[in-house]
Amino acid sequence: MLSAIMEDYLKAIYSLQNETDGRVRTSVLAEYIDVEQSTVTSMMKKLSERDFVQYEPYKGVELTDTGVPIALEIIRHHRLLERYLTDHLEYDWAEVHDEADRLEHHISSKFADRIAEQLGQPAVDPHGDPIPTADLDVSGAKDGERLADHQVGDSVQIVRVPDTDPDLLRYLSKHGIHPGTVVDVVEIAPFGMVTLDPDNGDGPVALPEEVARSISTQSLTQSSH
Amino acid sequence: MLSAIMEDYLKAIYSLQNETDGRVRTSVLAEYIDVEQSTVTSMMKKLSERDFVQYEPYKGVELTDTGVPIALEIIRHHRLLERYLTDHLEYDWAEVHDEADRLEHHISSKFADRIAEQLGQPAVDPHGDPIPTADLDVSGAKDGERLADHQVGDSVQIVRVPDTDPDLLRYLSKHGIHPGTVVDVVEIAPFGMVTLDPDNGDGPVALPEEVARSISTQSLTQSSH
DNA sequence: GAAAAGAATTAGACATGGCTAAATTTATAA
DNA sequence: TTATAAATTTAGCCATGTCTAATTCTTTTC
Repeated sequence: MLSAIMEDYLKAIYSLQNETDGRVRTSVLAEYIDVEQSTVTSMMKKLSERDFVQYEPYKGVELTDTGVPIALEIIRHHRLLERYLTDHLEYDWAEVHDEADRLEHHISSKFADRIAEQLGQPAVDPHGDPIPTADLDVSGAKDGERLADHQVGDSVQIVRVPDTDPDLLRYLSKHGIHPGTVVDVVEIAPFGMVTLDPDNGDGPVALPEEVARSISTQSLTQSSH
Repeated sequence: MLSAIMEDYLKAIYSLQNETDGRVRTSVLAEYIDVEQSTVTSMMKKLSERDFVQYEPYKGVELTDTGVPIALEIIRHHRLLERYLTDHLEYDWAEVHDEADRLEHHISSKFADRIAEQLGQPAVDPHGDPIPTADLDVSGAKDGERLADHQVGDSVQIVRVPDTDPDLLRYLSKHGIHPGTVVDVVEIAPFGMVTLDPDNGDGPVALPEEVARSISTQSLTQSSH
């Protein structure tokens, strides 16, 4: 029906669309998937011919109503697999991404539904990313504030961390930071460094501001902006 | 490293080599994989260039010492997945083959080892086919007598059934025949029909001789030949 | 608002894994 | 043993997904 590569493009467009709100530009997609822009252009032609995307030359691309559920299905597969690998097969959360990225294209919906059942229909994956339901509902996926948005003194709960950088994940894990961890923001240095104090007694953790911007949080005190 | 398609060729050569003992002919491989002979020829050139097979034009092909472990690894993946799908994800044994046939190329060795651990290092898959160990040992894989070799009156235990025909598997399952089932051979009709009486009280089951030849057995009485 | 810079597309090439049709080698039979 | 049949390989084409280089839009900037 659809090649694994085409599925990857649809998944990428979906993610970028949700980040940037609106049409996704060729250059952004090329960077994200790590191919040349010309490769993206020719793929967009194929995908729009088959009505998975609405593509306007020089203007960018967005998913059609046909494309969205396909992207969501792949994302569901990916996140269920990540959950399964950590919970049932004793994988470390830093190593699940690559395995899931391959398998997501090859498991059947039945396989996905069965592991969802085994896991008790989990709502999020090990990095805190919401798992679309079997009927591809993602209404619970509000993506609010970021760690970088807070002030010194705020107490916040970690909600999501990015899943693609194993080194970062190992670092966070070593310092006891996971979705659910409550941390105090103890310092925000002017040169772009945020220091946290997790409530697990492991001592303070410093993060570059760029990383702090990629971590989603939930305020526990009122001073967030 | 090696494409899923190339892996399929190596797996096919391994299986055919074990059935026919010796070089595998182009035509046989083409039939097995379901491509044209010319396609096989060109693939054999590529595989022999990379030293996975020893290929002699017009004479056939066989796996090299480099090719064998790759084939065994894929077979290990396939059979572990089949076992996993039936035992842990409630698949019917008639539907595991296709899912395993896709996934076998995409799971890592780590994934395979983890599910093997979960399953308690099983020796055979749901159809009775032996699962190579993690160090690719298949010494337990003696393939002895077939159901078609027996005489009326023999009592035999089913050891392996072919895994590729879902209809046959559903039929056997419906009549309570699995690896391990003990059956009496009650009739061998001259027009090629074998009738069995399983020890589960479900009444007699008739099988075409061709099917009976594809089922491996273990004698419980002495009259087999 | 014209020129320069930046983005995006087109043109043309390559590798993979298929196919059909033609040529060649091997096997079989008269 | 020679002609015919069968099996196999070669030649040449196609689709997919990628690349580089050249061209054509768009957007800035002066």
